[in-house]
Amino acid sequence: MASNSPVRVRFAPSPTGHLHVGNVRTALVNWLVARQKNGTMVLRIEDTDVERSESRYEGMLMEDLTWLGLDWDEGPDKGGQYGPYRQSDRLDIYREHAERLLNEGKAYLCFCTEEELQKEREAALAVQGQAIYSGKCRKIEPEEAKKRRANGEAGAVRLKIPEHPIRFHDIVHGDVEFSNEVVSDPIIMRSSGIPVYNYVVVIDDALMKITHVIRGDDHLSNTPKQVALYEALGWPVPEFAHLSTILGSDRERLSKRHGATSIANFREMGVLPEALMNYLVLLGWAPSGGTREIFTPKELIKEFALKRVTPSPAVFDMEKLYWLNRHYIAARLKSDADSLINLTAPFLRSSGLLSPEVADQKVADAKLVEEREFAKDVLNAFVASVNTLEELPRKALPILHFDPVVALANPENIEVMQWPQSNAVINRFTSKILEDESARSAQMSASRFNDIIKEVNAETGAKGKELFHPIRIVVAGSHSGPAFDKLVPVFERGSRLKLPAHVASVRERVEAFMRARAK
RNA sequence: GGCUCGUUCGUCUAACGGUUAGGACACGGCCCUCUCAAGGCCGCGAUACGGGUUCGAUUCCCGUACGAGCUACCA
Repeated sequence: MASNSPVRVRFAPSPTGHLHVGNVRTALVNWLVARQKNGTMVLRIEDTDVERSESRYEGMLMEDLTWLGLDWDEGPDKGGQYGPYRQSDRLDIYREHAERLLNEGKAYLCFCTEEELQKEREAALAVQGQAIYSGKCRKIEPEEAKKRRANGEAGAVRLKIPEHPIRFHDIVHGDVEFSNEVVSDPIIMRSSGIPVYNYVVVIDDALMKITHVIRGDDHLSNTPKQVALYEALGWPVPEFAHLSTILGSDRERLSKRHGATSIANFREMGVLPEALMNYLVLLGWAPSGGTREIFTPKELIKEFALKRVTPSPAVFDMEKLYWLNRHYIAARLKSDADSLINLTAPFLRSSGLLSPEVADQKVADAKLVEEREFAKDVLNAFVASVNTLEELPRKALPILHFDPVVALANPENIEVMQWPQSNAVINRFTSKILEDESARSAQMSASRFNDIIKEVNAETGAKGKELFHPIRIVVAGSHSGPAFDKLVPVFERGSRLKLPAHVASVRERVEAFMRARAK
């Protein structure tokens, strides 16, 4: 393969549903190679399996790719000079090349019936332990075969496998060799006239001038047939790279029963695309040195090396994905809070912590601007304890919407309330809040709140947890949770907003607590 | 059954044939801290097994075991 010709890679999914992590990793690796080498990424839709393919899935799959941050240069939606990019639109091309192989004597017509083949297979299996086709129809004279076909006899087209071992180079596996003894003449066109997968990939990859075929290693065993096809067609054989399988924690091929496996699942959970991309690339690849783990997409394009991809299968580890996701959530909050708020909004909205009308886009409406600020406050207070954005309401709600009656009945809290200074602390604290002017209008600042705590400390002598825990129970219903300077803005802004699920202000919390205690 | 591929801490992985076998997640401990997280520091923990080749194998070769894929007129 000429190494200085421009790199062209392709991702060729079947439109049968949302993209799966395994497929997406293949797409990602192709994309990284394309972008790194300044090459071309082709998206081809393998929809010859009409039973399972649906055109609506095609859109879903493109959405999934786009969400992850991948793009392509040629494809059904973009066009390109090597189209069409849907296999269902290329049937004539496949037929044409099959005829050519027939005419050149590289392929032959096979009139064996299913039953005959079945019987033969069993016999061959019994004798030599291998189910290979006898090559019986190879002996039929081409002229006669054509005549039989013209007379309406249905025949499949078989490729002649050469009499020498088939070797090819694989970038991740090295040199691979298959004895020709074990690959029997494969059918490339069914008697129905529908081409077979192993044939169409070759035609498409060759005609689309694909230089590097990067795909899952479930195709490794099919590769010798394909190499034979390239040779029969007289076309250059591309570079191959077969990526290992992704397994579940039980070391079985990752599937739906392992939980979240489709891109849509991760998106719905609130996993950030950059986290998933980073995680996926780490499955089977590490940079030289092996100590760096965090890579932005840009860095990946620069650093990634196909040669360094491991051939062994990798177990998918959700915990590590969570770790990366936590990292990227925190990073986005710092660098691009706006976009993080957009991603978080749906989760808060579904728990009533944002109004339904809060759009993801920039809004001029003052109320909506405030709501976005509120979302940011919530993020600030709770990101540290969250693996995914989906968990945010689950973590925040127990504090934002606690019931003081329940809180007072909690054994752990009862214990805190029995500490010698708790009563004094609570009495001083609650009366100070009730007297405070800013608290009356839910405008209390975090620093004012902290000042009050200092005053309580000065007046009661309580400090540390004797001081903080009782106050926590009053305003948050629990002796643990985020720092007050992060919590107070959430309470105050939240209460001013009149959200579907009302968030009580500091003052409202104190009042509710006193009512509950009075009972 | 046959063929092909694969095998380093629980998991992801690093290591020109010479390292106290490194890093990360998870786990445990300590620090920070009003608490829970986060963060920082420390720790636990691996070359599947058996033979070669070599002065010296995680690394090269051969077997065994285990796992996976393919073995279709499926993709």
